[in-house]
Amino acid sequence: MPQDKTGETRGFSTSKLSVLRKHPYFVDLEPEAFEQLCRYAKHTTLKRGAAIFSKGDPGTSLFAVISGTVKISISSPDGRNAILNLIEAGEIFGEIAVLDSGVRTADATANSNCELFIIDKREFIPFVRSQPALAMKFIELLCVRLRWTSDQVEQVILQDLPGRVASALLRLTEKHKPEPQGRVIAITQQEISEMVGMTRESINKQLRVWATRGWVRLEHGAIVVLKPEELQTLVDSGSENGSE
Amino acid sequence: MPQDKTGETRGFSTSKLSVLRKHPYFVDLEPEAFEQLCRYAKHTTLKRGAAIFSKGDPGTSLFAVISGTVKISISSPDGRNAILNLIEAGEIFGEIAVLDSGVRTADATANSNCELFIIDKREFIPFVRSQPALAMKFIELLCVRLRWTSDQVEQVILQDLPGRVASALLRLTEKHKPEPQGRVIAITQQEISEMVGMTRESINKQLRVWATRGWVRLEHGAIVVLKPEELQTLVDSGSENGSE
DNA sequence: TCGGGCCTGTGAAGCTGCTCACAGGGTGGT
DNA sequence: ACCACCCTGTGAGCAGCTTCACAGGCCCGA
Repeated sequence: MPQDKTGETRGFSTSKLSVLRKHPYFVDLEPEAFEQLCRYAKHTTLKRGAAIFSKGDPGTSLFAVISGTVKISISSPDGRNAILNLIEAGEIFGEIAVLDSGVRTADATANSNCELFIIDKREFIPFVRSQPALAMKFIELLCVRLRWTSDQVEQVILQDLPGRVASALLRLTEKHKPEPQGRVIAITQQEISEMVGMTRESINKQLRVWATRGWVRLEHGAIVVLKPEELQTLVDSGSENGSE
Repeated sequence: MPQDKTGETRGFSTSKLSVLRKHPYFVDLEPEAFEQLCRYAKHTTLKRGAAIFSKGDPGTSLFAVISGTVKISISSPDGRNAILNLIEAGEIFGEIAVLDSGVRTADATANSNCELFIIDKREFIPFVRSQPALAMKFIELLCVRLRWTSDQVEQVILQDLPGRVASALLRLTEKHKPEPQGRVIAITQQEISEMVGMTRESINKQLRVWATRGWVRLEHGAIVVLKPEELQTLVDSGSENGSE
């Protein structure tokens, strides 16, 4: 069977589809099943800052990121923001509300210009039921999410500022494939502060300390982790002060 | 078909099984499927404090609580503890490592004397694959867990002490069915402190303030929530001080 | 029925991280 | 090529929460 011939499904280019096709969630899905899934999909382009859905909305669609980054976040009435996750090309988001028919648990926003696939729940749910292998894939996806999220709870409850920032950076480097010579994370200090629940100013001061030690290098809108091992020891030592 | 005749499956009493049978995860499962599941199950009794599994263990079994409470927690090297969840009679736990073949993400401990069902992964996984309806149930279960956990992240990142304690109490009252005349939560202040990541002393002081206002009543090893609406307003108002 | 351990209650002192108030530099859009 | 706007960098003062140090009460097991 022609594995590469995902062909023209609604006119999407093969290259765009291949981003998804290569992803763990789909890589061992039957080619014809994948094709059918793509036939259900609609395509959109979004500008940075555009809202995709908001907390409390009914969940009518599942999304896949073709290019760009999507921010999953929550905001409190007094204006504080918490970033729960950053979804990158090849990843899926918005699955919870679709799978359990509840409302959205968070806001989704385009964190850069984005291309997305949108799959309607009414077409998707029957499809999952008809494809037990796909159901198992989504079970795996949910498990990944749970591990990510309970990691977050663990760090936020148990660690102090240095520990939280260190583990956030390490978690981010893990997502970006192991590039040699320092892992570059494209993220602002503001975003880090919203991921760990502390102020930008405090994050900045901590990062500067590490920069002078050569553990990280700070760039505009990015952080290069040079010594992940050192950060790891901070995380491992609980909140005992290994920082100052 | 005889719905109640779950009969003698390995000699378990019907009353014990019925705790599980009535639970949402199983209530609309085919009776014969449920029977088969029970045939796979082993039974155990544990004393308060007994370890069930530890973070990092390979996940070989799924558990169901027949009676008692199980604590899901994580501890840091410096002795601090974080409680992620309290599992009560009729609920399931330990599903993540079983479903995705990873290691345990947290420790499980008997928080009181407990009776448990244990289902071995090698028997369980093929069973899930053979029962698409059960797979969908587990997808729902994982979604519930995700909502619970990301709620926890949200509260811990966005709220200050009063807000965190309030939302923890509200989350706990939701689990205990809506009993009229105040919802009794069987939990110690120490446990609350480990759920929200603040010290017992601080929790105690906050609870006393609420007690004098008549929002809660404090008992030995329990808290009665008298005015959930008032606690809710605290949560809704972000961390703007509605407390003092 | 007694003792020990866990649970609650409370105050004083200290520190971590926040608030507020700036300044400079990169960058994208027009 | 300019000019916002966002991102980074930094210090002084303050607040909330922790730490530490107790005391008393309840409950369970020997």
